[in-house]
Amino acid sequence: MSSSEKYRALKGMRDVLPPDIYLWQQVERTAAELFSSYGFNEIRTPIAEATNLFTRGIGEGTDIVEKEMYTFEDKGGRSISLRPEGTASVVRCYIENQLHTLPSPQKYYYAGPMFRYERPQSGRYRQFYQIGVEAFGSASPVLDAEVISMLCHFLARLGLTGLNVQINSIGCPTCRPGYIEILRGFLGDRQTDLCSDCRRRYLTNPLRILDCKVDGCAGVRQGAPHVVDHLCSDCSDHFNTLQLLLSHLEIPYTVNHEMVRGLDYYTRTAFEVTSANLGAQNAVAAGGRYDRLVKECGGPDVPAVGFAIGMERIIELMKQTCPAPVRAPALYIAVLGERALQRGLGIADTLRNRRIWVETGDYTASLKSQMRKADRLGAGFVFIIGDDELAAGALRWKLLSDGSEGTTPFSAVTSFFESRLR
RNA sequence: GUGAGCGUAGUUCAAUGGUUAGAGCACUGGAUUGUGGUUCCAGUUGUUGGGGGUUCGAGUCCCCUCGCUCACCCCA
Repeated sequence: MSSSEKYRALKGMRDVLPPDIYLWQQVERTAAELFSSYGFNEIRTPIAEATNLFTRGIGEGTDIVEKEMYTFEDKGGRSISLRPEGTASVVRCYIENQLHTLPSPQKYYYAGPMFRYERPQSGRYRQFYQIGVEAFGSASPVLDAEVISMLCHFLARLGLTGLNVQINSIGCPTCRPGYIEILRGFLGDRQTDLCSDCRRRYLTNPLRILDCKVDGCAGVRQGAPHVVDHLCSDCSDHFNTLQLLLSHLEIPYTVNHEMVRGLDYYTRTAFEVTSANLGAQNAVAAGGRYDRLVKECGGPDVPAVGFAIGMERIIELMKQTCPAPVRAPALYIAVLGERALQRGLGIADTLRNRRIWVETGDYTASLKSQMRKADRLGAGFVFIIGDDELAAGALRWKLLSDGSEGTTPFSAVTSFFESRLR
C-alpha cells in the first residue's frame, strides 16, 4: 500500500502466520510420522552450497541454473548459491558423509525453504518450501513404487482428494539417445512449425518438445513416437514392473507419454501429482529416478529415487476444503487487584504445567474489559478472582459458551478444571 | 525476462473532473459499583502507493515509477 519507507517482505517471499501456521505444522508432523514408518530419516542440510554443485547437479542448460538462482560471492570470493531445490544438496551430503557405507537403501527426507528468482504468481514464490524424499542404493522398481505409494498415502492422510498421479519413463543413457534420434526423425521436416523455443530444443533437448504447452507444438508432435516404446529391455522391464506394483498397491495413475521432467538428472521413472484446483502451477509434488547423479557428483555409482512436495500448494488445497483451525485459550483468568493477580498467576502456572493454555488478565483493567478480551480470544472458561474470592478462598468460574457460573475453592482448581475440560 | 488487471483508513469498499475524501467491519472507552457475545452512544485512523503533467479545479484524465495480483516462460 503506502509509503516507501516501510519495510516489507521481499517480492515473492512471505510470512506464515496463525492460523495457517497450524496447517504447516500439521503437514510437517504428518510427514515426519508417515515417512518414518517407511524407514525414512530426516536430514538437514545447509540452505546454501557452492554454486557449481547446482550447475553440475541440476544441469547447465536448465532454466533453474541459467536464470533463477540466487547467486553471490562470499567474502572469500567463493561463488555461493541459495539452494533452488533439495536433491543436489542431499546428494552432496550422501557423498560427503559416505552414507553408501551404511546398509542400502538409505532413505532420507528433508523439509525447508528453496529459492528461485522467478516472477511470482499463484502457487509460485521466490522462497518456497518443499518436503522432499530421497532413497539411495537400490535400482529396483520396488523402491520407485514404495516412494510413489508413500507420497499418495501422505496426500491422502492430509485429506486431499481429486489428485492425479502421472508416470512416465524417460529411459537411460543406453536407450534414450536412440529414442531422441527417432523423435528428431519424426519431427525432422516439421521443425519449422515449432515455436522458437522448441526449434532450439530440437538441437539441445528434443525431449522437452513433448511437454511444450504452445498450441502449435502440440499439433506438430501429434502421433510422435512414445519413449516407452523405445526403451531398452532393462528400462522397459523396470517400467512394466513399476506399473504392476502400483496396480497391486491400488494406486490410480495414468501414463503420460508427454511428461518429461525439467531437470537433467532424471533417468527412467518420472512422476508427478497434479491438482485441478490450483492455478496454472498445478503440480503438487513431482519426482523421479536419478541413477547417475551421485556418480556425476563425484560419488560412487549409486542409483536413487526421490520426489519433492510443494508445501504452499498443499496448504492451498487444504484451505480449500477446511479452513485453518483457530486456536483459543482454554482459560482466561480475570483478576481484580494485585493480590488477585498473584493468586491468578499461581493458578495459571499450575494449569500450564498440565499443558493447558491459560491467559491472565490485566489487573488494572475493568472486569468488563477483561471479560470482553476473554470473549475475543475465544476462551472456554473465565476465572474471576477479586477481593471477595480471596476472602472466601474460592474463585468464580464462568463458561463462556452458555454463560453458566459457579464457584470452586482454590484448592480444587486443578481437578475442577480437568474434569470440565472434556 | 514478456503481457494484462489493480493500488482510497488496520480491513472490505464508496465518492458525474467541483465544498473539509465517506460508510460497514475492526479497534478503544462508556451505558450506576465486579460479568463477555446482541443492542445503543462516543472516539481514533488517511501524504487517495510515489513523482511529474493537463486543468480555474485531479482520488477521478495523461506520462513515469514502485508495489500487488494473475498469466506466459518455467516449475514444487
